[in-house]
Amino acid sequence: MSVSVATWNINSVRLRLPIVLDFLRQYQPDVLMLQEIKCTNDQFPANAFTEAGYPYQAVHGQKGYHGVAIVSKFPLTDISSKVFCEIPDSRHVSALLDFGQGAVKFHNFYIPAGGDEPDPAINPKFKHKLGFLDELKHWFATPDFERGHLIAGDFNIAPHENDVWSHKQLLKVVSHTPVETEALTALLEGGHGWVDLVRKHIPYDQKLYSWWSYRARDWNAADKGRRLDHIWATADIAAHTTGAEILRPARGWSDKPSDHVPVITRFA
DNA sequence: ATGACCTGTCGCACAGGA
Repeated sequence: MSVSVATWNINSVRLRLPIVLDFLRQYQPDVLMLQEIKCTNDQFPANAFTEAGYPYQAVHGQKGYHGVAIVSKFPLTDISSKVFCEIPDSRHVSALLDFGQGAVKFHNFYIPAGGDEPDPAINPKFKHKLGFLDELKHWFATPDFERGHLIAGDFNIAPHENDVWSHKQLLKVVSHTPVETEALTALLEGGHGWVDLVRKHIPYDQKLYSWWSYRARDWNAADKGRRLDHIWATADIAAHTTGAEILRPARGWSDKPSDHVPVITRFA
């Protein structure tokens, strides 16, 4: 049996429903985690996903902004979401997925972007981002996270110098400042430890991006990307991966693409 | 200059994204 898991910041699931359905038809992931669905639970296009073969859904939306969802070919149980920093944005949803050979807890995160100014003293959005990471660090250190978890989503941090187009030019740009990259690396390596499933298969000496700004005249030619979207797992789960892929061509799908592309991992 | 955009909202400008 082989299983694949994908994550994609879709930047409005209603606007981009046609390309999401194209992606599901073409790549057939068993689980897809979406961020920035930008709709309430009632507005989520549940029937379209059911008809596409994804009847099991965990949706945690809100009006206008943010919002996360998991759609799956396999039944989801124990669906819940957690509030971070006492700010009730829809930035997390989790569900237990039983493949018949053991259950895996899936977590879908939309970590705060952090605004423009990388200084928590003057920018409450950046303070929120650092606080969110700090709460994650404590949560992930609890005994439950020793094994059996997979986390994915838009982490809004490109941790390694080859996760951005220019390490030097982005050192003061939110998403690649040392305080952020060090916090994310501490999260990866701290607690019980996580495995970055994409970097397990695509080495750190290769430039790798999952997001390109809408502002560039030609995103492909300029290629000023960042790897903001991630899939991590506990060691017991990570041991079963067979490959990982970032779907760069999706940045050019349709005349209204998301600024993020899908990230996919495959398991034996 | 990264570089001048994209989304949803009780819209006709704004917040939030990154």
